[in-house]
Amino acid sequence: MILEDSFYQGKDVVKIAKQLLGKVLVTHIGGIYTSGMIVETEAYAGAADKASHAYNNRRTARTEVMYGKGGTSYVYLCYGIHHLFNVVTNVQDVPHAVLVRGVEPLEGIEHMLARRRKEKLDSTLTAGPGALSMALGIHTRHTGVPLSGTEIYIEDRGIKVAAKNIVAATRVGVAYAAEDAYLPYRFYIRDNKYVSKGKGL
DNA sequence: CAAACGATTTTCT
DNA sequence: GAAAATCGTTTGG
Repeated sequence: MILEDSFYQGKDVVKIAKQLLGKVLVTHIGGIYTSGMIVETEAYAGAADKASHAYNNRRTARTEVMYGKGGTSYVYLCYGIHHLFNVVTNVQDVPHAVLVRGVEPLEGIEHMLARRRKEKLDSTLTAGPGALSMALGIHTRHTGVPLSGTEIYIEDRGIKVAAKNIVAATRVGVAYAAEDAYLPYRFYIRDNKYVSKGKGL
């Protein structure tokens, strides 16, 4: 089943980040259907989190979408090259989000290979936030689209991830966030090949 | 209006 | 292991 708004609008972004592991991210963009199981996420806790773009309730045109209700997408261009896909959570005016850092390819693998200009399936196809966005066809133009719509959505296919196989770690690439860089806000499925190689602290 | 800077990935040494 | 690639957003003059 497709996750409904109520799933995203829970108050605890860290819990939602954990619950997204094992769910299936589906895109239907440009007439091409691709999907992958989420294996790695990071929580960004809005106003209280120095690593978040919305730290201290900073509002800019770019971050405005995070202040909307949970269940929409926030796609951010990083380093001028990489499109990073986030899920907006919580209710209106609370700018929480979950970054999807890794998925395991399920359907449309040939299309993902074409988008990534690769010949063979390997763990680099969708491991890492920039890589999976390119593979799934996610672009900054998709920022603000509802996850209950037709272009991008997340399904629960009944995949269960045992608590002992969920690893908590520090987030990647957020050293600038000072003490908040040490928060255990990164979650991934133990021993999965499609978890990014990025290092925490 | 100009300048600096990334929630990264790839490539070259 | 180190460095480049590359551009929208944000900040400062």
